[in-house]
Amino acid sequence: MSTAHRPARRGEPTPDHARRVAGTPPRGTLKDVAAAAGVHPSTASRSLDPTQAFRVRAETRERVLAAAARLGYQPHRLAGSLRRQRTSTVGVLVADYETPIYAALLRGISARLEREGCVPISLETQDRHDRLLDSIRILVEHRVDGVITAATRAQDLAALRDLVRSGTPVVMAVRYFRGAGIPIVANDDLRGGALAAEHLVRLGHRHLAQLHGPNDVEPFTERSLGYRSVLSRAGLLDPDPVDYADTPTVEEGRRLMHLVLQRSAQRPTAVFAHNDLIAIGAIEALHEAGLSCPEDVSVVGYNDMPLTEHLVPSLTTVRMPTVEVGRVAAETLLGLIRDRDQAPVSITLEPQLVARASTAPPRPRA
Amino acid sequence: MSTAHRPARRGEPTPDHARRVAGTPPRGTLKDVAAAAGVHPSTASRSLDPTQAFRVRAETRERVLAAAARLGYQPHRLAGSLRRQRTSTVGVLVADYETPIYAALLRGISARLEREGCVPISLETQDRHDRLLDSIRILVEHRVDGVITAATRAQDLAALRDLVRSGTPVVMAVRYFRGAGIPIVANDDLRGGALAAEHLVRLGHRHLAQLHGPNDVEPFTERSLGYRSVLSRAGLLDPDPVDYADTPTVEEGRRLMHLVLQRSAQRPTAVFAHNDLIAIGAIEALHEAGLSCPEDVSVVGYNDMPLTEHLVPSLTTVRMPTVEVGRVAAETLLGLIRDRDQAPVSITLEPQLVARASTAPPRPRA
DNA sequence: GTGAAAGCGCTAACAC
DNA sequence: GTGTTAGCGCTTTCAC
Repeated sequence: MSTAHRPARRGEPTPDHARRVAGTPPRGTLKDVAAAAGVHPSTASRSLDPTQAFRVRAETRERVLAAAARLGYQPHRLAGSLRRQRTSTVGVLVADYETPIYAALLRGISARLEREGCVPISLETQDRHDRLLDSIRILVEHRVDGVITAATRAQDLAALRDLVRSGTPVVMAVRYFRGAGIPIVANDDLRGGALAAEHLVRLGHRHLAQLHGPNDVEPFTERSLGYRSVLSRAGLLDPDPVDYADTPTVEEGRRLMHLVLQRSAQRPTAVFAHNDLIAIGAIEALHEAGLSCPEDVSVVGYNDMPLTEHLVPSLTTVRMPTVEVGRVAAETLLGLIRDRDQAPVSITLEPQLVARASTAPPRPRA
Repeated sequence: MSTAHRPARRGEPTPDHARRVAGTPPRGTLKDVAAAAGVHPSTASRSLDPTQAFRVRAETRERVLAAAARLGYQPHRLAGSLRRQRTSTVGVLVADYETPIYAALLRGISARLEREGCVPISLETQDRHDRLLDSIRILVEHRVDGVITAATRAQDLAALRDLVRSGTPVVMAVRYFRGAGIPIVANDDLRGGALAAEHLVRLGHRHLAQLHGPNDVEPFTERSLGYRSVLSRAGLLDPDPVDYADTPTVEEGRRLMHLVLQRSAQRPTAVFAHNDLIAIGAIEALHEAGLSCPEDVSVVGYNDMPLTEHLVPSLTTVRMPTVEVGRVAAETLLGLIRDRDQAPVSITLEPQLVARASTAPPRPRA
């Protein structure tokens, strides 16, 4: 492992005349291409930039393109970015890489950015304020053209507003806070909550309960509102949540379900869990209490995360179009990058109820 | 949404004397800091660089730091990177953001890089060769300091070798090909396959079958080898796989399990599925055939993906330390970036058997 | 249609 | 210990 094929390392002051090893990808500069084509670097630059190519004679351009291909030229984006004051990178803040909805979100974002020649730089905040602040600093140092945040918590809002004020466009995706003057792209949680409630009411349930996600996250609040509006229209009793989940996890779902079973004057025949993990915990709690789902209690989740259809019973849930949310968030951000003086919009996408085996009509009264 | 608070936009030729709005984060340059501290830019630079700070008098440095803090100075990494010929970015290639192991991998990678002030730029190849080539091009244009690939397929090897030859360190994580001269960090699939087999043999199973993942992916081949070595040591018959999964998915798992049930002279009492999704498909196929798991057939999966413990029956599986794989892959890459002339290593981490409810002793012979 | 020249913001020789 | 100078690789006026 020493010499022979070792190519010029990047980072060493590679002289332009350094011999290029056969098969070695590039690292020539624009100057090299220009020289090889017998033109000035600026002409080479114009030839390679589709938006400027029209300024150069077709024949000249051909020569440049040929030279570039021959040398295996690959532009140095950093240099271009520095000069252009625009990096074609976008920061993406997620709370947790392992949460499936963030994966889908990222896919949607990347898909849209790609068409623009942009790449996402994504950072995980682990839902910690200090990490979010660090992440923003890193993104600013990299001079990303904009930021999509799916990790926003109430205490983070000030920092995000500062970021906006400093001239960086920001979009909140999935997780949002209204009234912060920051554009929002999310699924319609009001509608999602309503869908869950309608489904249960239509099945004939009259005694329902909610397993409520963290109370300081607006999407959960909205799911609750949507759900409650349907119940009140149906003239049904709507007990206050016994408690709120600290975090939307299986453990918390189990805890909340046990609470509901203990505290309810009349046991509900159906529950709306604010996400799938809470729903899974709820079903486990039912089993622990000697009850079964859906026979004794129907359960609706939210998100339609992977494997929910393979659970027993397979989970009825509300599916949010997360990939699409990502795509639209990217689109919105790109618009904002082009024109910063747009009024902040709030875009919601339609969720969809996926009926599976965890919901059924209530058992006829004994 | 028009004037008032609108700050100097980045991208406009912001003159240094532009008025800074109160509360507005930074965008001053090093020159501004230097001027504010009454020193030369290079002194400011040294003061802010921990590795150079010792060259500057403590008092001067204080002044610079104070000025930087006052102005809310944030370095422009691109400029530094350009000059330094080193970007402190690392490319990460994954096949699919939605596969949980990639999420865990990314977390491990980020965690390690972070300590070095590096950020990952991750791209999704969707397991397509053309997308992998594009992704490599993008990473090269961004002059990442190195690349970690978890998306390698046989046909991609040439491109990766070119990348290495051009001077960019590359590490293969999770998915690997031996003998390509590229360092590998992965879990020990040989051992993982053996763990699965040992578990089943120890439970008393004598008739086993494999549900084999795609045959052109070495990790699956190795799982198979590890499994077979245990069987042969135990003196057990080891029928060839009925077929290989095209892709490691639930559907393919179902197909393979049905094939096994049809083709086997004697029905196996246990199967080793090369990943969890295949295992889930297998269990569903068993149900469809009127059999049950683990009573009629025990099933072992691989990966311990999220929710597998909440399936019914909860899945016995082999857990790979994916976060750790990511961390070590990053570590290895950083080493290679520091010193490119290291011999390619292959590091394997210990997997672990997680025994749950999908495996049990075979039913006594009728 | 092409070339000349300047400079994005930073760092690293080199001088003193 | 600090300043001077040059330049990373590119784009973009501005001339002609």
